[in-house]
Amino acid sequence: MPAKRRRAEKAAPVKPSTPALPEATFPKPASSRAARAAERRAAIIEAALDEFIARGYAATRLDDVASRAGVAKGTIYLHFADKETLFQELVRTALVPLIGRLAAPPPPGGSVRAALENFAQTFAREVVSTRRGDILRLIVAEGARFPSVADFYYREVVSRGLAGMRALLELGIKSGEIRNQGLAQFPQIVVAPVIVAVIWQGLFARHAPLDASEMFRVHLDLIFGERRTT
Amino acid sequence: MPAKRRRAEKAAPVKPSTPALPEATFPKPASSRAARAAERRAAIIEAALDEFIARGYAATRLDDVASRAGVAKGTIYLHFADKETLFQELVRTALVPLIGRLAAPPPPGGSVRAALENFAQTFAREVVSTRRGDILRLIVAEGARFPSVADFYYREVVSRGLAGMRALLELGIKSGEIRNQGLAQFPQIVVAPVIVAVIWQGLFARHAPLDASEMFRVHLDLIFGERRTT
DNA sequence: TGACAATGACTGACCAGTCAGTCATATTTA
DNA sequence: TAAATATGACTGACTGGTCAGTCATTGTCA
Repeated sequence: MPAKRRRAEKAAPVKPSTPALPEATFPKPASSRAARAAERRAAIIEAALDEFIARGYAATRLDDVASRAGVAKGTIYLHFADKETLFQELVRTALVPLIGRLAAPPPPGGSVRAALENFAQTFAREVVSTRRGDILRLIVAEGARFPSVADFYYREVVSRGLAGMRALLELGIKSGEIRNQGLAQFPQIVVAPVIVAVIWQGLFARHAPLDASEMFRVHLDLIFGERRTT
Repeated sequence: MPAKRRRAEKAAPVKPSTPALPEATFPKPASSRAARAAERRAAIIEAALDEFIARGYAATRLDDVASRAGVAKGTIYLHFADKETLFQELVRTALVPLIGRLAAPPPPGGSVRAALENFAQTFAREVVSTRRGDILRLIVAEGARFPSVADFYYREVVSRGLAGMRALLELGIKSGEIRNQGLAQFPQIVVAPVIVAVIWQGLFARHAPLDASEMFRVHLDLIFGERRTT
């Protein structure tokens, strides 16, 4: 028996997320060189993200990334020093929009519960079961092996997000909306069901679908006291 | 620049968990052949677990597993069909003791809170920051790529654990200890901080140590109402 | 036309899986 | 019981496919 292929699916298609960029059809009118270079870089990152999510870091082949991005392998090396750098920059890039949001919305004046409810539903809609959830899973899966990625994620996302959450919780405690004094010390508790929902989606959704939105609601009931009709 | 080594650490030591089995020094008096074979199989699984935890599935070399187990590579193939089978059987083996525990302790008669407190502290002590936590992280990291592993874990651990937790919660609701009716529908909420603690330990412990035990306590206060001195 | 971007064939390290041969142990025979 | 023979667990050098990274060549702008 000849050597078996090295991974379960040799090159299973991997759902394409972006339909190969419409303008890839006639690449001429794309503005300047610099602009086209940026486009290619973006295409590579996009393709690499899909592959890394589907196969994990070690099992991802740059040949596949290249062909998915519609680019030759050498081109990848014009934009990134090596596979590891590509991975790191990709995570950074993927997190930038998320980081923007984190600093943004302090409670506008409404109740803390309303703010958290908004937060939870936004998560249920835009993270669990979406590309953003995939990215989170990717970081959880590979973070331990890429300290720089874990560092970055902690610094730019986790610590900021938790700080914001803590501020919100302290507000709720001060105003009397939240009973439990200790909660401000562990904002992780508030976020935990979100993390679990994301992981569940990745591992067990096929066995037992989880209504994340409803779970978040129950959890908020736990934090703020009895149910109320939203 | 010559080809870079394929992974960050070529063969970084990886802390040995078992001190190379004392009897490996003079292998003679080991009982029967069958017994020695079983020992070797166990040694391979042990070594493979360490390597898979440290490097992930794809980046683990069976050569390393073999030398860590004190065995030739071919020997691995006498016990396991291939790398993937080794991985799957290893996860199964690692989970067996955990599965045993799950069925075991229904509330003896004490309060539901006491049962959950016991559960939480047991977890804080024996899972977060231990080999068991590593295994959980391994499953989270690789599960998506190994449906059979995710299936097994769901069937044998998750669904049973959650069922037990649900029963406990229903007991608490019936007795009045737990206010929130919806909790029984989402036992995941109760377990969520445990999962988060395990992941945190793997990714961020060096940046910001997390007092899992205390976090669990706060969370239980949330579920049962105000604090009480344990 | 000159400079820069892109290509993809190529290299060499790497590693899963194989297999002919060894030897400790078990079994049979004298 | 002791020698002779059979067994099969174990070994590790080897094979062949794989893939990160390179670079001479080709294409394309300004």
